Amino acid sequence: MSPPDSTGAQESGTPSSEQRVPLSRERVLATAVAIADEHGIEAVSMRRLGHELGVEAMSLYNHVANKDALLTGMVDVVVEEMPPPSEDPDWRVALRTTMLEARAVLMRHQWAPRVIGERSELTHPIMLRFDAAVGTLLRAGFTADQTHHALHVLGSRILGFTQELFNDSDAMSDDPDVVALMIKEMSAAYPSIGAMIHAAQHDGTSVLGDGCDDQYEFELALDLILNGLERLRRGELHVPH
Amino acid sequence: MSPPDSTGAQESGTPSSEQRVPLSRERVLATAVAIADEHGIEAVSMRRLGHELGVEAMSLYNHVANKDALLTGMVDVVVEEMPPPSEDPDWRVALRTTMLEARAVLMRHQWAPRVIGERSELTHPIMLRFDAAVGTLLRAGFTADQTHHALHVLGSRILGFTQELFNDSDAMSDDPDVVALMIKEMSAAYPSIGAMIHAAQHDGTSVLGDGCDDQYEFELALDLILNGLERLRRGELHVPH
DNA sequence: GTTGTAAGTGTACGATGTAAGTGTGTCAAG
DNA sequence: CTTGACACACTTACATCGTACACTTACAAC
Repeated sequence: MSPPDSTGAQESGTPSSEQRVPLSRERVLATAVAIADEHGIEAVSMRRLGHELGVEAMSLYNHVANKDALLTGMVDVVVEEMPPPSEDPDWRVALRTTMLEARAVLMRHQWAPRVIGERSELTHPIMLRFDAAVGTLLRAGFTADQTHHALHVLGSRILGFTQELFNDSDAMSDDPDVVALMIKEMSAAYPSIGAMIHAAQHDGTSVLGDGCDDQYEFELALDLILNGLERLRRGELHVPH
Repeated sequence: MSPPDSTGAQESGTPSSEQRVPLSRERVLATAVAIADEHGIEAVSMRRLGHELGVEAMSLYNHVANKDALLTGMVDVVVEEMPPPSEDPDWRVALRTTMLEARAVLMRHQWAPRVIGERSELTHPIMLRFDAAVGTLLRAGFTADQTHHALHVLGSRILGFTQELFNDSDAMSDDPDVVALMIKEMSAAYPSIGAMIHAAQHDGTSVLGDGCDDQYEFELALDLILNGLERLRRGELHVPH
């Protein structure tokens, strides 16, 4: 048919028969994020995304397995925009600044919390941030159990927004060998999380040993908050920084 | 063509030409909730819902404006399953039991938190529960501002799960007359929330006067939690109940 | 009866994600 | 240079979704 007229919809307005910028996973994800930022996440359809890239919808599947993978990838792009976790020696300052910096990034991508929440896929970049938080807590002297509780209380705040995470069952296997292997793999990728689990395993009194009891965690977080509110009422709540 | 064979897909297995149970908003919502409970929220399509009711998809639109209204209605069904808010004289006990009872209901409808979260529509049944919480806090001696903060800290926990609510702008008008009218209407439907706003308006130092600063609220909640975690670490955290 | 209204049906349209098959451009091996 | 392979874009097609619109039917009021 007609020559590469199909490049007409390219986003760069450069004039003539410039060879098209090649598609790539990065370019696909970045464009998807841009669309979501500007027009909301529901505007991100495969066809529209393709159009924005000067390409047919189906071409995207050469770089992204399917729409789900696209969304996961978009979330990772956002998470990796966040500055690395603070290493302030004061654990409260460290967590506080990390979370506020995460939040600042999310303010530029308001769709992200919803997407993360709808499909609790714990990707590598996300796990890295949780691992950093666990490390901070352990180093601050929290026990493994306390660290685990803290994780639940903080929830997705660690990523800069507020939502229950881990809500679906942990799919914990019963086979101790399988568990041991999982812990080993986990420890390799996420040393602090590994340390937390390891410590909990060797403490007979640990709650963590039996997987986690969501109900218990919810109540603990609730009581912690109610306690804090009581202190707020009495004017006793004082904060660092 | 053939006689009312179309009633064959009815859910009641009663044999012969029994006249069909008439459709109704209640029956539609209840069936939708049942489908979501059993097969997940994504299984709730208009066609499937119709099929389950022995009816064509389009018939549903006689009882529900559109799919969005269907989802909102489903959430309300769930919220109204929750027992009425506790009136325990101890505010902490009151809020605690209310929220735990709410959570117990949500455990039967795991799709509900996501649906509520995706589309922060504050329907009447939901507002009633917030109003009850505000009443509890005001009666306990919280100032209007403190109550407002507490609302943000608790967030959707009041409905039994954890998530930031009110995230999109409050669409606060600048016209004082419009504001006054809105407050009046609000007060009529939700007396405690009205009282909170009223009190805040007549206190020059109130933060609430200028609409709410989400960033400030996030930080306050964060500090409250970090404070609580520090007490957890020191073993100082003791809870009521 | 007639007639008005409420509720269920049937068909159709546009949007979506994506499976499957068809070019086509680039590049290394012969 | 030719040739084959492979990566990548295109085209077509389908199932599923929400829902607009036009119709039929059932029944109550007159």
